[in-house]
Amino acid sequence: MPPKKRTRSSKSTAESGINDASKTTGSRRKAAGSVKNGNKDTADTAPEYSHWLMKSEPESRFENGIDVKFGIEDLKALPDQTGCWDGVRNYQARNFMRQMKEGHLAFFYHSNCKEPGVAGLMKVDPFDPYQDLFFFSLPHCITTSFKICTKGGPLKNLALFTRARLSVQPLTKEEFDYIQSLEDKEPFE
DNA sequence: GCCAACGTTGGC
DNA sequence: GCCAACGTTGGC
Repeated sequence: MPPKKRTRSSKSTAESGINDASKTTGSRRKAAGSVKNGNKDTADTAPEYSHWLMKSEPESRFENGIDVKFGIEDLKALPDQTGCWDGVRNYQARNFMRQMKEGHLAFFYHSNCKEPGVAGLMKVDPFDPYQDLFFFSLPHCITTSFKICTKGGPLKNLALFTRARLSVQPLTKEEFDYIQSLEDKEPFE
């Protein structure tokens, strides 16, 4: 689920996908915290991540009459190249977002599009208490987006492949470094 | 735009 | 707690 286009200056909390997951998808859905097994990975037991991969859709797609398009160019176009990341409904993805801290790095991943792949690198900005959301800024736009290889190698455990539908996922430092090293290389299979 | 794979819901 | 039905994702 991609973020909506919202700037830092907006104070609206009405659309927060993080807080209002039950609202955005109708009354049948329970709040995230009450989903069974939702708290399996508690802060006590789970490893602490500081690198992330965030999926978003760069091409227009309409969901209930709303265009969910939010590609890296859309983030670039916002004031200070900074925007919040809402619209995340999956409880596991939201739990990962809650583990994020200012200064963490996150790949901007283009999904459900012609050329899926890493399109840029974001920095996690301070949490906004007005919106109960983290913001993301774009310090580094990768020149050519690239695909992440799935076949074995250092990235074989990526949630991108093992849990394909998770829109916010953690990376180990090793995975992060490896993905970053791919930027300079040619596309590969 | 299709549709297989996956995640969630809720009745039992 | 199981699992069928349903909704969503995402590569093609």
